[in-house]
Amino acid sequence: MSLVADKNLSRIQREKRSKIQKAALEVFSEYGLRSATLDKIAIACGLTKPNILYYYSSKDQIYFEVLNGLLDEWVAPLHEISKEGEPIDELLGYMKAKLEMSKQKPKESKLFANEILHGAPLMQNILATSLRQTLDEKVAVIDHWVREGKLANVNGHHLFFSIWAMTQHYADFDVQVKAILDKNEDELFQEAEEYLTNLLLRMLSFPTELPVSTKSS
Amino acid sequence: MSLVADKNLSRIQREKRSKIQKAALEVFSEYGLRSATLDKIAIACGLTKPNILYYYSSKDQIYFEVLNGLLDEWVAPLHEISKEGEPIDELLGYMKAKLEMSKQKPKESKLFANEILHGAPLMQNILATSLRQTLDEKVAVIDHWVREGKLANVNGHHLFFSIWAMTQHYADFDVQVKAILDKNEDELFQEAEEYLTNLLLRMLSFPTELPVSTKSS
DNA sequence: TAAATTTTTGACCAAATGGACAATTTTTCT
DNA sequence: AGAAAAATTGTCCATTTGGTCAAAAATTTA
Repeated sequence: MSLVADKNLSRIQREKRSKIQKAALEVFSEYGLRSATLDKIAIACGLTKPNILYYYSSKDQIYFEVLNGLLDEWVAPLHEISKEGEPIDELLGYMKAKLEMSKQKPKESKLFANEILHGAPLMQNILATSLRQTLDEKVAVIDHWVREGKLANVNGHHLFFSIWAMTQHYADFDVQVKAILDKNEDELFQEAEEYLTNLLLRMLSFPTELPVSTKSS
Repeated sequence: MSLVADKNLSRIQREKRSKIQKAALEVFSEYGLRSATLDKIAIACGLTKPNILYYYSSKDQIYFEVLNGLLDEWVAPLHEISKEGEPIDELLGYMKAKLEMSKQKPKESKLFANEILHGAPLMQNILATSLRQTLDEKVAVIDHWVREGKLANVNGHHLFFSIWAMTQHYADFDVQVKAILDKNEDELFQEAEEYLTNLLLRMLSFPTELPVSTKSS
């Protein structure tokens, strides 16, 4: 496969390809695969359309490369969850990492969201194999923690679904969130983190271990 | 406005418009506004393209009508939350209603998700006015419940965000969910309801009121 | 520096698609 | 039934857009 062969590429090739991918991420995340046009990408990266096609054989190619180039980065936080760590810390850490990604990389989040929303034609395979396997491993860790009494009984798969959903919501549906809340981004994500931390703490702790619930001011 | 004037329409007009809207929902939810074509809609409803344009002046028109036609229905469960009810029951009921909508109306969910994901060009206004106002009212109710000590202290806005995110996730990202879990739809939503019920109970109750946490089997 | 190689671009093409429109068919009304 | 109105369709058009290609420009190599 030459897809990841960044070797044997001249400086100029690496630069241009990188430029194109950056621009493509902008355009694809805003418009989706179909509505994005090569002209838009061309303008966004300051190249001409045929020039782009000199580096990538087709629009679909570019889309595929962008998506794949981001995949590993996207799943990375999942690997950080360590069986050896303190269960609640590990899961809180995971949530915070995902939330931070929503804040720092909303375009990437939207790109994935759009892909999955429309049936994930290019990722279904990876979802059902690689992601699934990784997730199953982590769910096994959670089950283990639960069995050891270190964690309240919780459905691991749905726990991950809910963490994904809640954290990505702030990126994917930012328009809605911002239409409802006037906060600036820092405030917003600060609030979100507090809310989600509290949520996970309550979800994962045994009631007796919970800090006394905050009385309203 | 003639948009909602279902009056003065002949039987044939009502039927055809309804057919078109149904087909349009299918196609738009699968492809999004731009990738959906009039030809696809035409095939899906068994009419010819010019015939469709006899009933709606443009593709955008159809999209707008479909989206608007669903809006009220989509927000409806929010109005059901009653200040007079038992706080936790009310919020659990809301979550269940939203989850049921994800199960019964995944296409509608995807249509909205796609719209918001791409900046909600047609809804931003409604989001920032109508939805925001309704939501603020309900958040006020929650604040009231919290003040009265009927509910654990919780950020109302983020509570709604998280309910939306978690319930809609099962519709919008169904491809991913199904790639990871083999359950059939009934099982899946049953699990989801149990998980989310537990989550909300823990989130909204005072620790001392929580049922003793289920020990693992 | 001259040849070879790589990169860039202007011009062009074919397919897809939203939409117009006049003619035809069907339905409704008198 | 016959006229009027409504509904339907075949044909056509203009624009958009992904992609081609040969020629030109720039870069690298010998």
